[in-house]
Amino acid sequence: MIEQKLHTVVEQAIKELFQAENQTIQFQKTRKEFEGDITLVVFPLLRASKKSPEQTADLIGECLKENVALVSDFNSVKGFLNLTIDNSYWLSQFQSAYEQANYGKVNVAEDAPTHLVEFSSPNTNKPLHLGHIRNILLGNSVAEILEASGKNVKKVQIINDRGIHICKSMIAWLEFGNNETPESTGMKGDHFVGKYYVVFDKHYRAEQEELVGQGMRKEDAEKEAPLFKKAQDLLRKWEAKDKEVIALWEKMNSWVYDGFSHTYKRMGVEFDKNYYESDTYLLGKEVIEEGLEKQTFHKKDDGSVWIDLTNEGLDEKILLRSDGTAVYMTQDIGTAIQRHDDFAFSHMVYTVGNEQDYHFKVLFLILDKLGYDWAKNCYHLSYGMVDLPSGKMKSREGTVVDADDLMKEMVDSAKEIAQELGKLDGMDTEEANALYENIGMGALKYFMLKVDPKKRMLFDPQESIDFNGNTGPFIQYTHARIQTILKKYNKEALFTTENLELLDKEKQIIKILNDFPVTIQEAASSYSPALIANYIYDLVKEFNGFYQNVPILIGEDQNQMAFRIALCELVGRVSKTGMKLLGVNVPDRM
RNA sequence: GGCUCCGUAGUUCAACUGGAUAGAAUAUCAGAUUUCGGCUCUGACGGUUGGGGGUUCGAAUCCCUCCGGAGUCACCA
Repeated sequence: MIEQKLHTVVEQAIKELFQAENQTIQFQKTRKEFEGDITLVVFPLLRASKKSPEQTADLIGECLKENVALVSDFNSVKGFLNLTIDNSYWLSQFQSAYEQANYGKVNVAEDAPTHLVEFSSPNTNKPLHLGHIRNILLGNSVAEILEASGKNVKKVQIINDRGIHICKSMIAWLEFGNNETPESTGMKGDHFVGKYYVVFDKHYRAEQEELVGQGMRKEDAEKEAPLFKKAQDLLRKWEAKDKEVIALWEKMNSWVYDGFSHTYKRMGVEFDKNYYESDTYLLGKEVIEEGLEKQTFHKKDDGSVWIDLTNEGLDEKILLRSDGTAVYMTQDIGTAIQRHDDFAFSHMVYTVGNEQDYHFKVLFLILDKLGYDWAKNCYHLSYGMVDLPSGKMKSREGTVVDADDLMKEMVDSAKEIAQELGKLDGMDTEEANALYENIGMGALKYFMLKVDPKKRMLFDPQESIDFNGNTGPFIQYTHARIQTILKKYNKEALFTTENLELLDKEKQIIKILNDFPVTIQEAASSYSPALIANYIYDLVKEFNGFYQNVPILIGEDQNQMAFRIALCELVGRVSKTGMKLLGVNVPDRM
């Protein structure tokens, strides 16, 4: 807002002073150690001004101070023109923000474009793990942020419910399961099925070793092991729609979904639509025909279909096997088109790990070549692996951290810490448990989301739940303290900005509050919850400095007190909406 | 080997996408409360931004090169 205003004013000033137009006018926030609020970088203007940086800055500054009421002062340091914006501006900004119920968010209009966000997309043969947690939290948060930025958002996932992996669990259950069920064992459904996947692996490897012991080559043993053949046989029967096999498949998948739904619920995640690979794995074949007609694709002698991307610096990619069956890419093309038919989206986001960077590059390129204009609006929200202090997760070494276990661990330690601090006297058990849940999950979510999605990260459970530092609980605590102040004041904060003295700390807070709407938009356009997380942290950190040094509920001046209360309230509200965008609840008491 | 991504205080992360003396947290040390939750706040210490070269008024950011790490290159998903 103010930058736009200043932009035109500076443009005029340059025209008058140096008779130049179309100059690059670059603003940035004034760094803390300098006097001022907004800074104009004058280096790009030197060619036009034909003067030294200092002279150029001074000339423009003088001109602005004289002609623009909002610019109350200026100073220049080595080519940086620091402008001080009048307090009345900041106060009016604050007041209008304070009066908005959903400050920072943009309401979703009827005709707002639809953004599809895909995330989670699990396999149904094992429970979710730490990697899924990052995926789910990211996807869900990006969806929330997009919505807050005014987009119509639909959350979807594709469930990988068919294929050799689930057949392995099935065969293991048939052979070694003795008809036990999640109910009979008291196990969570996804863990139950995952157990049989491990059982399969164990016996399968034993069989391989035996065959190798009999003198078979290792590669052959992998294919010849009876269990493996049985699993393959099951897959063939599934594809032939064998009734018994389908029934078993449905039963085991339903156990898994049961388990997943608990995990999702605890994470606070829901989907608008689930896609199932068993429905979509044949999609995309017709499109291949189209592509062949358009000569986007070509057929080799053996009947397989390929696309040549060497002109784009990529390689050749197969789209249909010689036996006419589809590959992963084919499916993804078909599913994307299906989704566009379903939702008529303008944008689509795929939350998938960065090991598939190449795959999505190719997918989007193919969709573009096939002439789908929405292809350029598809985005691969690519994220890095999550490491642990103990090292890398490896399924083979059994160091995979289970999602449910981790969440429980987080909530348990939240409970432990909270009880140790003993500030919850008089809180009933139900409320206390809800609180531990919010703290534990908040710690986990905040820590995972504060890191740039693209980067590989290290998750340290201990550090994440620390009540100090850049953590979820620290922000929650600040919010809770604000609520007690508001409760003590216990009336509407009515204030006027006239003759209101504004402390430097207060102005700093207002400036940060003022950035909230922009930050949401930036987070949306760059698909980065980390921007929101770091923003909230900056805000509460600044607020804590104010809280520590400025008495809020003490003083003669009622108007000033009301203003400070209002300031507290808005900081509370902004941190609450901001944390909500990360999927984190902030309690009123902790 | 080809391609892609990454390398920033001891450690975990920032840096408004090319701008000022590279910032926080943590750890360590030293301080602060007649106050609204000390689960707080204020300092100090800590850096040749992996090395070298280049472009630019200006580089953690762009280009080249080397070193180190990760991913990916299946008629797997």
